[in-house]
Amino acid sequence: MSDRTAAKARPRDIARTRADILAAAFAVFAEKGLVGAHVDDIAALTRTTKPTIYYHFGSKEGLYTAVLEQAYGGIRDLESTLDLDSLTPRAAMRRLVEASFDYHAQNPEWVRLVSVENIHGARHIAGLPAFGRRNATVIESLRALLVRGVAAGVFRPGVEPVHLHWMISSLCFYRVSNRHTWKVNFGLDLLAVRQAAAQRRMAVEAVLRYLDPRCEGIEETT
Amino acid sequence: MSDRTAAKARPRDIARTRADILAAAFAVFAEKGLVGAHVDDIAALTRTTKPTIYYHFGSKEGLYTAVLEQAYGGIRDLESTLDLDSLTPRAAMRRLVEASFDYHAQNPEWVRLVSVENIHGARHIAGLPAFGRRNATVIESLRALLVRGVAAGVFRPGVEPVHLHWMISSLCFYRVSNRHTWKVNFGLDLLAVRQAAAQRRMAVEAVLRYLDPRCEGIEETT
DNA sequence: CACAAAACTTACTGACTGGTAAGTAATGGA
DNA sequence: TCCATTACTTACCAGTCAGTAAGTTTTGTG
Repeated sequence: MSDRTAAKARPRDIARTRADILAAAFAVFAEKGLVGAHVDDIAALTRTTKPTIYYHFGSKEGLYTAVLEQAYGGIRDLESTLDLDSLTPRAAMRRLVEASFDYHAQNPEWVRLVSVENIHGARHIAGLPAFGRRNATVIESLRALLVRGVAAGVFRPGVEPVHLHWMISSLCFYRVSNRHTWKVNFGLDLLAVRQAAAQRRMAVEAVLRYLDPRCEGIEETT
Repeated sequence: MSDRTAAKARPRDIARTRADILAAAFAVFAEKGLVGAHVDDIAALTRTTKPTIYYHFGSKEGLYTAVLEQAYGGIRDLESTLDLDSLTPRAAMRRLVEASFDYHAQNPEWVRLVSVENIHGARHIAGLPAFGRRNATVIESLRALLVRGVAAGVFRPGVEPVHLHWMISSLCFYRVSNRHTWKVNFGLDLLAVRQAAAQRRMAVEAVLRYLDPRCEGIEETT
């Protein structure tokens, strides 16, 4: 038993402490929101104490901002793992939608955090250096995929990548962010496995149909 | 000048007082959230004082719940004004999507309020008597419309009304609820008129294409 | 008009909570 | 091994904010 949990072996591990605090803060901020979350609650979930949090993150908002920055890392990395270039355009699009759908479904805390940040006008992530540009790479790979599909004749031309991303994100985000009011209003748990499977198929189908050149002209008819 | 604004004429008008408080509370809760909003802030926007708020609504959460109940009245009434039966199924569907789209776009405070309520697990609207059933009428008129379209051969069969409603709501809600993080992440103001027009068209088109029987079988191909 | 109930106001309070002062323990470099 | 710096703790405070006690004005009713 040379190295154990390293909890007692290394009582002062700054990376561990910060990660510990961030994990607790992530959970509490996602559950209670920025104002509803109390620093004492976060500290209680931590191996350390409140002043240590202030020592590392300066303020409650500083901690919240750090949580956001880390949380956004997840989806940013998502798209790079998909290897879309090795697939046909339609298969790649399907994988992209499914991956986005699954990520949202599996990370409801992240979805909640983004909702919270929107309530606050996105003022915290706005200050993060080059935050916007980093996220915009998703749009570029979508654009490449669209171009490839148009060239292959399986996607219609003229679709804005950023608008398609909006459409996909809508279908992935809303069902997670609004599942509680949906449960009350329609008695339907959008995250239940049965619903999820149907909605996943719907999302893929809606996107593929929207892009399909063979459906052209449909919207004109009465 | 027999009856003026009735503000000075009738210093104690209970309906007026309640409406006054509800309007102020709606604005503050939508802007700051349940915890971030302070009863003192709400009272300051009112012709009356804080204890009067407690007199009428009992507690902060009571006030918040009353605001939610009133706010949900808007969309509930929406669908009844559309007169979908007088239109062809496709035209009716288009009008339904456009009306929902416009309602969300024109009522961002309502969208924020629903987001807030979701952060809190929809626990406040859950207690409202028969709240869920009242909202479910939207699903029924969607079902009727789908049946009519299938009979006319312009919609494919087998589409669940509640799932279609989810799809429409997603496209209408997300762009309003998440516009701030989108602005930061993609430099795009989803509510700007230029974007809005394109997205409105997209939403309609996506729904109509999803329902169109002529696109059948597309999702199977690679 | 009388008077009880309803609709308010002024003036508080007490718990909570973000933040800190002041001091202690570990760490790493000379 | 000394010591400056970093990492952390205990004990505390001051402002905030939901909620109220106690009293005043209005209103509807007999």
